Amino acid sequence: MCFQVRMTPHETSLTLEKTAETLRAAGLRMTKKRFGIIQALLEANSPLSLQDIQSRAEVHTSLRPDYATVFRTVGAMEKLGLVHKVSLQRSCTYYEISDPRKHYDHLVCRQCGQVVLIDIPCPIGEAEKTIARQYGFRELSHSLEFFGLCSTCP
Amino acid sequence: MCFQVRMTPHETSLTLEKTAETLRAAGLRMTKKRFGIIQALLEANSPLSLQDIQSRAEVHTSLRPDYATVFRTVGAMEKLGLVHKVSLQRSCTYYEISDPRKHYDHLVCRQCGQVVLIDIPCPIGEAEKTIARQYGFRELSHSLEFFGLCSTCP
DNA sequence: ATACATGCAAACATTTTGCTTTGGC
DNA sequence: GCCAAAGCAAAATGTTTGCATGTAT
Repeated sequence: MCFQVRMTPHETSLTLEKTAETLRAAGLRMTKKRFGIIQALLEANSPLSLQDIQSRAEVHTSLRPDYATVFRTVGAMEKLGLVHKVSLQRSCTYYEISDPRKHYDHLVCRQCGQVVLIDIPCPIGEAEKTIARQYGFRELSHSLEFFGLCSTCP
Repeated sequence: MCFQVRMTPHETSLTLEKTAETLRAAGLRMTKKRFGIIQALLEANSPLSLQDIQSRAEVHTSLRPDYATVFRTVGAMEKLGLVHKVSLQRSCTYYEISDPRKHYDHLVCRQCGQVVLIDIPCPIGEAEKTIARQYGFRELSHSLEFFGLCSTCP
């Protein structure tokens, strides 16, 4: 059972066209099902489980993609760097569109599950470079989640 | 299949006694199996899966706790704040002892799986307070993982 | 002696795969 | 028409639970 994620606004600057273009460039075909999946991801305000994506894709295209289709499509998109996993420390994995111009740090309420995207100047950017140098790692990325209790929860 | 985690040194300052004390104070009984589980966690240099804990507990006590026992014991310890989950973005959950005096940020090689514990002054501490104020959240904690390619991987 | 802890095995949830059919190009 | 994508259903994996038995207190 996947926890239902509540949302907080966040505008999207990646377009359906651009994303589709990347997929095509990689030799993947654009289908109605994939359009729905991509739209679901583009319009999400917080990370989505595969089930979430499946339901929302249906809203967009009136076609419900099979769960395996969502799984494979999202997997392919992940390989292309178009989406990334987000760990909300729950029983299933969540995904989010990767817009290279943005940061994806989250603030999660331990009580109600609300997820807030913290799209502020990243406090990590500098540390990341230092760490890369210090430990000899390359191509660093990070995943940062804050957990706490939101103002409306006890 | 749980990915095998390689390790990097990290001294432990929590003791078996102290941990056992906390468990007893919570009304839990100290058994040989639990000693092994706690020792496995205390001596780990990086996050352990439940299977890892099971195997290492056996090394310590010559008694192999059942997987369900490890599951329940670690779960109980988590509720008491003695351990916490670590998301290495793999198929299973990893756990780590929670020493309140330490930070638990990790650096993970995407290629070989090596996990390095970055036990340096936390780059987040300040941001955490700001975020708490700004979003009205309380009791914040965070989980920070860096992913990259280590010096020995292509 | 009494509860709590354990082991065993089954139930569950989620992820992943194989294979046939459908549909984009 | 060809080959990738989708659907269906089964397998695989990891997590969680129920219950009878063992054991710390």
